Amino acid sequence: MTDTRSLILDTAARLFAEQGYVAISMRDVARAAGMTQANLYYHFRDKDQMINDTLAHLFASRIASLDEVLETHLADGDELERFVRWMVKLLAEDIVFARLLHRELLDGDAGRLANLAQAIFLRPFTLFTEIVSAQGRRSDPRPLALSAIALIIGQILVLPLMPLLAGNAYDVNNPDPMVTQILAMLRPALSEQS
Amino acid sequence: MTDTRSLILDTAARLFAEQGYVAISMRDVARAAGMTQANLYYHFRDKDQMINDTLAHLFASRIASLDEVLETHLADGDELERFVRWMVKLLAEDIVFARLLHRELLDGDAGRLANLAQAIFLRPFTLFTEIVSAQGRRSDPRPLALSAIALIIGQILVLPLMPLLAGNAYDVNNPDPMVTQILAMLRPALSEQS
DNA sequence: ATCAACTTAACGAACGTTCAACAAGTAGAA
DNA sequence: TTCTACTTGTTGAACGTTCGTTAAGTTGAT
Repeated sequence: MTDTRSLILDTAARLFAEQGYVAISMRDVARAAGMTQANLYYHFRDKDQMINDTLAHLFASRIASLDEVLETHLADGDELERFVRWMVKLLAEDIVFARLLHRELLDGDAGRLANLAQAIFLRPFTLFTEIVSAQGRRSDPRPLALSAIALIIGQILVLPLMPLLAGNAYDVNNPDPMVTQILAMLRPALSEQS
Repeated sequence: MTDTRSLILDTAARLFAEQGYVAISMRDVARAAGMTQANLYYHFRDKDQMINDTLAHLFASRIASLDEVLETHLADGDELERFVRWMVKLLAEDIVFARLLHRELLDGDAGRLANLAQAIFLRPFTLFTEIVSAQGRRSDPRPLALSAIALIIGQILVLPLMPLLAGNAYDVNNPDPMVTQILAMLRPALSEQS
């Protein structure tokens, strides 16, 4: 059954996100998925293959939600806000996705990083450069686009520090304050002419 | 010798930064430090203790450089630029520090995160809130301070994506363009009244 | 002769991986 | 329709290796 394969991939994604690829053994994945470790080798050549397939599976499913954003791309009002809200929600609500993304940024080899850039970041990056250019900025929009992505990813990464530093944390279930804060930084930078 | 202890800690920091705590065995550390794995247990109770001591050792030495920045705190010109440049240089030039910092943000338990916040982030965070407040802003400076830290950390984290997306990468040995880019985002946000 | 620093050698547990076996289904020939 | 051959998905048991850790012994300086 292709059912079993998906079950394994979802289980592995959850465990890998929590503890990392090295800390999670094939036995861990098998136990959490309710089967024997030997069966994993029926569905995947080895652990590396399983990791790669897990990432491909997860990233493909998550990036699909960007299509909905892109469909209404030129339609109504504030593209910037819609884009930021989509990306913040994606990262804040889907902790498995966010953590595996960070793990890849930290430990992915050149090939996996290239996949990541192409599968996940290329379209948001392009979208943002278009938004920036549409504001009438003359200079290269790409550093600003990367900064925007960096700001959003950074916000998610330092999230556990918030209650320790600022006293109050953002509510994961309500991304609005974080979106507002990020927009408050992006908008002035956008309208600056250089 | 206390020499050996430092050698172990520096070696462990390098290896842990590259591959992570789980992927690096006591044998790996011992071999790289030129001794037997058993000798590690003369200097550290177990692997967990060695990890904790490694982090404490590294973070203590790195945060010390902030003192130099703080000494000239109120002296001359642009505090914001000096602070950003210090933090970017710290993260961009010291890849071991930067990577272990990210690993802790990703995998550190509550206790280690509390240590991290206190040892590394509290003073830069406080410093930045003071800088923000000195600009005459009325609103809570803490979200902006956290965003600034998030922006800098995020920039470092997405650095390997730059050649894949923007075509050109920042030069690690010359942090000026990144500092300029970050300041270009921070300054307008700073002068905004909310 | 003592003690701090280090090595040699081993322990049991956990690791990734393999392989023969097996249950359940499917298809074709009788 | 029943027997046979074959495929698919899964298990139980084991393999060799590496893991963290420890006990006992060695070395060299004081």
